[in-house]
Amino acid sequence: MIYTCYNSSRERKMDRENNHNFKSQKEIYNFWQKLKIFPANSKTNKPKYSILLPPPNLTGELHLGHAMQHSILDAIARYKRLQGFDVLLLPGVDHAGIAFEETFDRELKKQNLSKTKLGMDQWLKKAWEFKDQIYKSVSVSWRMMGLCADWGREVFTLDEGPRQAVFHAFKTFYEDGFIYKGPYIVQWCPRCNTAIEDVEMEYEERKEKLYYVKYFLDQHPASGKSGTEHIVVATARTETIFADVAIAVHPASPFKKYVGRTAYIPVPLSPKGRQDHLGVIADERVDKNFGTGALKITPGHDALDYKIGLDNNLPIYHAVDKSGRMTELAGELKGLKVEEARVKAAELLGETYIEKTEEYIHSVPVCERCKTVIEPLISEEWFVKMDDLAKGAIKEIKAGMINFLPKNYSKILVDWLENIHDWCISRSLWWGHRIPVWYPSTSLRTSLSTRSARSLQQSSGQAGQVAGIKVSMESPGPGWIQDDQVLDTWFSSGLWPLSTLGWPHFVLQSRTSRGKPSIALATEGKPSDKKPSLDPDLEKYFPWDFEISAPEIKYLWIARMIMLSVYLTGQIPFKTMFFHGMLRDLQGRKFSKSLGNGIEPAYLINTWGIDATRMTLYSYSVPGRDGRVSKELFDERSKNFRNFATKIKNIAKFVLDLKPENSIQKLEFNHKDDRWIKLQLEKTIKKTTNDLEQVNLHLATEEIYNFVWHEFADIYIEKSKKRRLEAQPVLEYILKNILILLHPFMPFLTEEIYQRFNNKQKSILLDKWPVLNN
RNA sequence: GGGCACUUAGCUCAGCUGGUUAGAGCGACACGUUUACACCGUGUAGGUCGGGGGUUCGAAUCCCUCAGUGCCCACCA
Repeated sequence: MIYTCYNSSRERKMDRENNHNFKSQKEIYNFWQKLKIFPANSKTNKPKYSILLPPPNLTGELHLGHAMQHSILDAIARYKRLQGFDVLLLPGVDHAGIAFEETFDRELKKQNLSKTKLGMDQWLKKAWEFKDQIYKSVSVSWRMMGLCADWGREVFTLDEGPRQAVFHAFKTFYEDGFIYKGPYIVQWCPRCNTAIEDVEMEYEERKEKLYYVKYFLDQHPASGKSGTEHIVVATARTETIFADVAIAVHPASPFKKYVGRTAYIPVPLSPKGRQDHLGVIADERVDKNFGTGALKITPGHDALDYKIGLDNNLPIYHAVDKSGRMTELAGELKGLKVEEARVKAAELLGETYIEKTEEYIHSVPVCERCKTVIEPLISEEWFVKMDDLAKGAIKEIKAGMINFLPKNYSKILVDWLENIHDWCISRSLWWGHRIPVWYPSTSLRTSLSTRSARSLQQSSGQAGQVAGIKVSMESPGPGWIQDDQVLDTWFSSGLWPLSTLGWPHFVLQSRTSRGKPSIALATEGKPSDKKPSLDPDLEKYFPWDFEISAPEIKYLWIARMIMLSVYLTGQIPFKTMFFHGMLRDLQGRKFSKSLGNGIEPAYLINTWGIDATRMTLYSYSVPGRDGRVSKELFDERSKNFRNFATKIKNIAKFVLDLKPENSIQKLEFNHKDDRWIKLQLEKTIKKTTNDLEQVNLHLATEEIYNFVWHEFADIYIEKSKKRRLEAQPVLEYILKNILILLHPFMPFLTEEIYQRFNNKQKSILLDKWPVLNN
């Protein structure tokens, strides 16, 4: 029971009106569901319009960005339905590998549980339960937003359909020689305990110390008679000195004269570890302006060093392991964390070896998810060669096959594609698509050692098929062991436009099987031809007409979808690609849980109603432009649109409820006011339609708002009071058109009022978008 | 270092394929309870459209330049 305190009888009246005379949103949503107007119908001869919902990550409730994205998609879908298209708005969710594990592990910690305590089987069981729990809240939010999606075709990225698609794509790339496995330098997150990609990192400015370390030549420090000749190297990472394998100097550096001589590692090494002498080499890739123009080469912990090491056939050592702690190589520092070891190593060096120390501000790469400092190291991972895939995508984009909104994203994507690196697709996680590769023995599965980079490159670095392994969804037989890594989430997300339509050869399952990976329908995965088709029933929806995304995942997701689709099907995945802006706080920061600056969509919906909240979101949906918002600003705007909703209710009350008796008149536009409002309506229809076609929803909503409030209500209705009986048909005509124009944006309110026009229980969604004859 | 945006009323932002007195919401101020609506109406104040230069009959809109802000990419020993 809720007790409300009213300040006046008027407020009480208002409240009654809002809560009782108007149907609940749930009632209206169920009405739509009952009429079955959301599902697409591939059998009709209507033209199709397909919209793909970007699957939200299953990491928690939907945030404001999702709300905006989904409101935009829903408006487009409803608009196209009104225009008579057979609309497919396909929803789904993403398993979001790293992000999900991060969230789930935090949840487990609360219960004093962990991956190691549970073991893989138990962990996965609980993970699926957790997934269901999150999914429920997402599912409720979608309906609360009014999303008119085809729920019967909903897909989860770990469903059987995507599983088939992932396998087929992997197999195709493998057979075409694009997939290779090998130990390479990768960006490693010690906290997530997996390799990640460059695009999954961000940089943080840090103030650290830059040490100028002396590497003495020829004279072994242990002999006690260190000479004076030395090379000074500036480094911020003293702890990696244990894994140094050479000193490289720029050819123009004063240290050039020492090339060919031998330097010594200036810290005590573990006795059984490794040799302590270093070659001095020349290399142009060393920045002669940084520090002293000399660089210590640590191929195990730096990408540039790795390349230089490769070219000079240098060995690789690891001073830091995958958990971010020092290895045996570091002797007494073994087991220390990197930051501690850095200080300790500097102490070990002491004044003898440190010439000077400088304060130094630089950007440190951190994991986008958990903000842990990234440790570049060598790990055995799977990669996809990207050159050919990128070329295909570039060709389509340059030919203008995809309509990017705003259009400059076309160039941004091409620039990235033209400088693409190979894609590390393996992740050391449990939540995801297991890599469909099988080994006859465990020894083949793990083969990393401290062999030289070159020999590694030669043994397993070639793209193409590796002897002895099998690519298969299911075990090839007893004794075979599956690769223990999973695929990068974006590998399955990249296939989203295909897997959602049943590619490669697979009829989509009904929702009942959602949530559990089924095995029954798995085939050997051997399609007859190279370019397998989509589900014949659903094929007509491909390519998708409309896709939407936040700009921040343009490379991770959008570029991948284009590359994979073009290569695997020969077609672009979508015709229009819309990038909305990012909602930020007043300081321009992204919304995030850790900053606590988020605004809950549920709060806005509860306070101002879904229709008003949607209108507010449209006002911020300027293509590609960020919006700065705060709770106060959002409230302010939403309040305005809530008032707008009330205004429309009152207009409806005036036009329909207070209809004069004997008002059955013919619709005629004889009076000059009638002709004027008709003209204004036509202008509004024209502009709104145009704005919708350009996906300028902020303009479309503003256009209707002005017409409704400042032309229809303020002017026409006021004037009509003098000639009410005569004007009644025009009032009704204008109102009905307003409802249709507004329906894509304020679906609940417009449906509710529309119902009062007739008793036939026809949904407004089945009406027609107004078309101008001239 | 490379690229892309943005800078318009007190605040948040539209408008920008050049063309009537530059708009909205909120905020401020003054009136008003005239039965659709006070979650309202009527009206007022508030802008040399970041600075400078140019093209043009005409520039918030196109070009150049300077300054500031933000974002993306690369690098960061």
